[in-house]
Amino acid sequence: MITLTEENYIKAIYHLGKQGAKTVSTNAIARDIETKASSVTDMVKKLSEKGYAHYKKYQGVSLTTEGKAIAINIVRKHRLWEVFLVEKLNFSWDEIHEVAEQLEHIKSKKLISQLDAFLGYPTHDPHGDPIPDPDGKIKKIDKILLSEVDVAKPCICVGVVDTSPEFLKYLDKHNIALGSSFEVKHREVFDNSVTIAIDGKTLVISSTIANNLFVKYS
Amino acid sequence: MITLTEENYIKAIYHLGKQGAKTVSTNAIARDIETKASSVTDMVKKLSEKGYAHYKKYQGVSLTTEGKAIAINIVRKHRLWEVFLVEKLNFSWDEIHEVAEQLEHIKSKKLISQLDAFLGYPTHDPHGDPIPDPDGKIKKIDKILLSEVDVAKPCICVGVVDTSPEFLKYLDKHNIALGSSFEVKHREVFDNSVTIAIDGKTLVISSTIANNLFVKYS
DNA sequence: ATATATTTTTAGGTTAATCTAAAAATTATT
DNA sequence: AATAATTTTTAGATTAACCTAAAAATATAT
Repeated sequence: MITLTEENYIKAIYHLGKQGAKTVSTNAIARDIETKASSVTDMVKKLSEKGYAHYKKYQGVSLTTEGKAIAINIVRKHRLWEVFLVEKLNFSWDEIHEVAEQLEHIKSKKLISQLDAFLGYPTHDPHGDPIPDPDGKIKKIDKILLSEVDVAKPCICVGVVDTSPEFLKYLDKHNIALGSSFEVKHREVFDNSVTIAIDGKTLVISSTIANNLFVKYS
Repeated sequence: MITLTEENYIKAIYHLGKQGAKTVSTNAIARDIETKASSVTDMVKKLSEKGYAHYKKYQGVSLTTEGKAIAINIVRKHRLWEVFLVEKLNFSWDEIHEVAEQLEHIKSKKLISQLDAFLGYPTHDPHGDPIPDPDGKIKKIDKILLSEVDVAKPCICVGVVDTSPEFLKYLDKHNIALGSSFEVKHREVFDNSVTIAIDGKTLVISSTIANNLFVKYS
């Protein structure tokens, strides 16, 4: 049996592992999970003994095949619940994270397969992130950061990097949602801000924001 | 903050408390929760310190107003999730209990109020038990055990006592569900079994079964 | 009402997950 | 390459929830 805490560590290692190097540091996990490095060392030893992680002292951690499968399954559950909350229970995309964090730990294979069917087998969550299939396959979509798109090419918003309520509320305020179409009119070389045309209006977007918005050309 | 374990003890005290005396014994809780009496003593002290229970050594436990409110809220969540599982995810009534046991601990006021609305404000769960309203009010329905109904008076099945998969599967097998109409044709004085007419057929039901089925006259 | 049985509590330990503080290893700097 | 800074690990405690075994209180039976 796998505990809730173990699941949370596995999830953290998974997420940290795919944004960079192939081995995750103790401190990075501690920061992510809001715990102390010494606690991480303990848990990481345990995960290693249980066969969920590869670990050698001072060498960082990575997930085994089994550990990765567990992580992906948690991600699948998390994202399916997020779709449920938005589509069926009228949550807005900035409210779903903490509830999904709880729901993702519910253990029932049937629950998830039925939920998936009930939602019509969605492929992406409300932030544009892909939902792993029951076998753990994740469909990658080609998406680029808004900070990198070419000027004058029309594009569509397909995802976000940061999913904090603050950022998502900013997007809501400016009527930017998944599927919104716009076009970059100008990129300011000095600060990397971009001016976009959306809904007939123009809007200046800071590089910070532009680095957190995924788009694809339409 | 209230822990998952505390919630489970509060729930047990609540359920045991309403089927009998006004004070619940340590052993009864231990039996219900599948733990040792000494563990119960520890936890019950803690619940008392936290203001959720009344407790005096050797005198049994009961819930405070606050404790009872917590218990009723868990019951509300449990039963709403059961409705969701049956109505939306096509679970059968013998499969829902263990999943609802997990879902009932999810903490989010909005989640439950939205779920309630999404389900159309149901008043009863799939076993016929009433769903407490958001303020903790529970509507009592008049129901009698099948073992006590008068012969020759038509009635409708409105609930079950035992909710174990074994019992519910027995009912499914004989086509007895909530809302089924039937009539007691005969009661055998020797063993208290009853012969009922249902769907045009007659069926002999043991007193054990009859003691676990709630009906009302129609 | 006294002895016996049962229930409940206490005392003392265990395990999982955390922590602080100090030691060890690694990485960075001069 | 030696020293300084940082990261990681170890050692030793703490807390919540559990356990066993023995003691204390209550309930039952003769």
